Amino acid sequence: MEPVHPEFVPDASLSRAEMETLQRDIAEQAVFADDLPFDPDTVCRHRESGQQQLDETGGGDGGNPGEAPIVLGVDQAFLDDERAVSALVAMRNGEVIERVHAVAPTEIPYIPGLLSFREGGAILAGFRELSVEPDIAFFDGSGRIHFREAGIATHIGVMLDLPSIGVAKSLLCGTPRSSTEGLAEGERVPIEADADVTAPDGTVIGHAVQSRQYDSPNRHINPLIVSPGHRVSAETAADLVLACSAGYKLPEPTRLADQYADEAKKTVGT
DNA sequence: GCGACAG
DNA sequence: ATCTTGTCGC
Repeated sequence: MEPVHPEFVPDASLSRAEMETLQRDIAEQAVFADDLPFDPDTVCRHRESGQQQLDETGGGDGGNPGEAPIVLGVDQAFLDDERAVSALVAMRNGEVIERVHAVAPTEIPYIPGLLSFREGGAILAGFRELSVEPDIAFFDGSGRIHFREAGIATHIGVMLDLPSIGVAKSLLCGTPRSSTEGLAEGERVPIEADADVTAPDGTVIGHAVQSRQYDSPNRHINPLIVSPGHRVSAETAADLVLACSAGYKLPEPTRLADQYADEAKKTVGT
């Protein structure tokens, strides 16, 4: 698929100030409320068994009528300091229906807050290779949990006008409403905007989500940090990540994209 | 100047 | 993200 908003294509040649201005413009266009082309409850409830569900009706307006929604996992790996590989894995009803990958220059180093300008090129190249129409995409990193409410999931989601969610392993900014330690599997803690975020203080910009947890004493797993990218609410984003989890910390689309990115990295060679 | 910071 | 074997604890 191609960008619906070419003016938001991440341009690594912009100055830092211009990048930040672009992010504010993107955040203005972002929709942090549910506007999905499918019913969130129809996304396959994965579950440890790895067993799939039979699809019933599965669709709202717009998307893939009569079938369960297509959930896309997107993740990047690096061949070296100047080339990124983006891997995209599309799933429906818990099964992979397409996998594509693409390589593109990174152009700029990693700078907290500007991740989409480093990895965006590879991601866009990956989307050009994709033939199916995803209903929603999971990105590695933040969405609204970002200084200017425009993390990589929001940036790419708005540019493509594709519902999106950010799935990160650690917190970029914002403040958990309560302790995120000792959560049981399935539990979540709201992450609120603070002085570091453009949203009004106290705005719920995402959640710490315990997608997996050991049942015993010493030894625990840290929660995922989930935030809305575009056209999804913070609550539904967390619901969908849990629905797509299958016994691992990362939701299946993300876990498989992660795995595929490493595989592609070795295949592409140097 | 110091701190803090997705991947 | 990436460099990497064993190892501690489910």
